[in-house]
Amino acid sequence: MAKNTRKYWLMKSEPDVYSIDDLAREGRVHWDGVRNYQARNFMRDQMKIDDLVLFYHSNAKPPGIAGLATVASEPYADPTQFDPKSDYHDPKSTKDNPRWILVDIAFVEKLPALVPLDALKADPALEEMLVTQRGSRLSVQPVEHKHFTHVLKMAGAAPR
DNA sequence: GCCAACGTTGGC
DNA sequence: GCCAACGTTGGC
Repeated sequence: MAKNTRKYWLMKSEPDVYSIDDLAREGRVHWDGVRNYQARNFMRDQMKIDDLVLFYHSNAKPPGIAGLATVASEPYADPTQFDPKSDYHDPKSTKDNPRWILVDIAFVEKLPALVPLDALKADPALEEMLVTQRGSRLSVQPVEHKHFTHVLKMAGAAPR
């Protein structure tokens, strides 16, 4: 049997801009606008189709994990970097050597209850989870499997 | 709205 | 290559 190489991630979105409900309605989205090299490298080098994603609401009241998604495409060049009218335009990027990479994300489920950041921080089992670390700004981050399953349990969601 | 944390830019 | 200045993120 093939080894399960699925990875787990957390991706942040401001719900005022794009929420889990938006993803539920649209089903699938180009995760454009990532302009941080570390986040890009995760998408470019490590994400695989069917990896599971914790969909995190940042700058929200309260902030927390709102849903589940999957990686739905191979990584490819973020088209907004070539669009002069886009907020994400990057004049230094070229089509021959695109600087910014994205993947598509597909909706899986909205969690039965949002798991607030407070609760993540208060749980000793998640002490080492990146999102609970002070000053953690990374918008695309890897999640350990044990943390992933623990969060699902906290949310009252079915195990994956 | 504040501000700590942290990433990027650019002068030297 | 250093680092000060500046910009952004994101919790509070």
